[in-house]
Amino acid sequence: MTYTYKYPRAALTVDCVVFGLDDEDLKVLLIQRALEPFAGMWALPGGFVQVEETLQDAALRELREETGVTRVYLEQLYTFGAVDRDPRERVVSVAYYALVKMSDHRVQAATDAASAAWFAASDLPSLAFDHEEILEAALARLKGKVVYQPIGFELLPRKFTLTQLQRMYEIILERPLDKRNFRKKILAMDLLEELDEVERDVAHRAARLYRFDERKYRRHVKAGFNFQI
Amino acid sequence: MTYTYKYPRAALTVDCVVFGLDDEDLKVLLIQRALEPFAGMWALPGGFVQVEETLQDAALRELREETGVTRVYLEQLYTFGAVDRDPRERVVSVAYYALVKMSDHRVQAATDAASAAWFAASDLPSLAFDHEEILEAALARLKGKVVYQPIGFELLPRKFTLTQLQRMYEIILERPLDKRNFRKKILAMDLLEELDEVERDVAHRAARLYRFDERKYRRHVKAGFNFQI
DNA sequence: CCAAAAGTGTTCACGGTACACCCATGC
DNA sequence: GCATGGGTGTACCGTGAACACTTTTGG
Repeated sequence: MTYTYKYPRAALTVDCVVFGLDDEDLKVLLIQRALEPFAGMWALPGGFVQVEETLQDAALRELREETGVTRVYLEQLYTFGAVDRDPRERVVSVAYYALVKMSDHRVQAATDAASAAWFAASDLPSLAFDHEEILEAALARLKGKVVYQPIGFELLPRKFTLTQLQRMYEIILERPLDKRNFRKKILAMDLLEELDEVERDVAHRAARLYRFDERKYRRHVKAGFNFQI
Repeated sequence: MTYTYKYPRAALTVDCVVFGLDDEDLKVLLIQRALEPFAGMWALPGGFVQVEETLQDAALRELREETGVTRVYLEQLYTFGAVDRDPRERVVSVAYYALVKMSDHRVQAATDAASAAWFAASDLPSLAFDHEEILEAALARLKGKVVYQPIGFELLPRKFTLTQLQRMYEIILERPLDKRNFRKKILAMDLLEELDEVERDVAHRAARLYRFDERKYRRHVKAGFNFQI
């Protein structure tokens, strides 16, 4: 079965920049390509958009198929359309970025990916296609957006300490934050629910755990509140 | 001549939200469709991406062909991929928004547009396809971006008064600004070149003219400066 | 008791905001 | 001379930034 058109058509793909966080680094999930072109090279997970699925659905499907990642925050980033970005033929790619709670996910390679692995965003291998450019754009977007939208919580476990929260911002923004000022500010926003629970298994005083309260946030937004780190 | 593929492919288009400004309103440039579907309806200028041109080139070409608009600030907005957004078949559209100096341009309808005209952004006709959604997104982007990037100058003539500049922000942001504070702030940024020239043909004291100094702006950015209204 | 991180307040400087009158010009 | 917008300064307040010590806990 084939499909015929009057004019030539570009192929359409999605690519996903998946961010995760551990104690030291912002991480990016890459797959090792099993097929040509660029077989053996690291690349962003992604693939062809089917003709009866939305772009976002395609991105979620590819993530699931290639890495096993499912519950994520997903946002469209930019569409890359350089004429020669794919050596085979004209391919336009709609890039997304995703934020995942790394602690929740064990990634698994699948289908057309030889393997999937996390890399520190500050120490990446060279990538197939124009994926380095896409990654740059995703990093810039994340850095820009994390300070005025409460998306950073998507990278943390549901229950977290204020130190973990501060560390997340320090890692993403690549600058130190003042502990007392940070706590004052974040608590003054009244977005966190203080839990009756503390860290476990630490070799020092255990820190209080908090949870981001989405409903509170939405109520404050309606009242004109603006999140700001 | 036809083109045949193994899997069905979505068609790829670009659509442009073109913003202009006059004394009272933010304007949007629309075309009246000459062809089905939605013949006779108002729509965003746009059309199919050719297989050997970039997305931005396609946007510029369609703008030129359909409206005669040429020198513009153009930025990619978002890619719209709902499965049924075009009644004919699957069409994915990469939306751009443009800022033009309305005083410089006389728009002209052309090719497959029956006519082209400016509409106040606050009083638009209903639009073909999902173009109302695209326009919403463009307005939101413009409002969000104009306060932290000096893109508003693209809507004004090269030489402008501080009152015109303030008015532009008031119109886009839909809120009044304090005259003295606005002037203090904008002049303190040291981005404007004060010209030895004043308004002409006004029935009152003529205002000083200024010009945005792009080179100064770039130098300040390198030194860590952040534009902010 | 020692190591490690949790937790907590105050002071100061700066920038944002509010606000009203005189001036220049064209008709 | 009058109508119209051009142009200017000051006082107050709130927010951001700098900064160090005590407490708790596990080993």
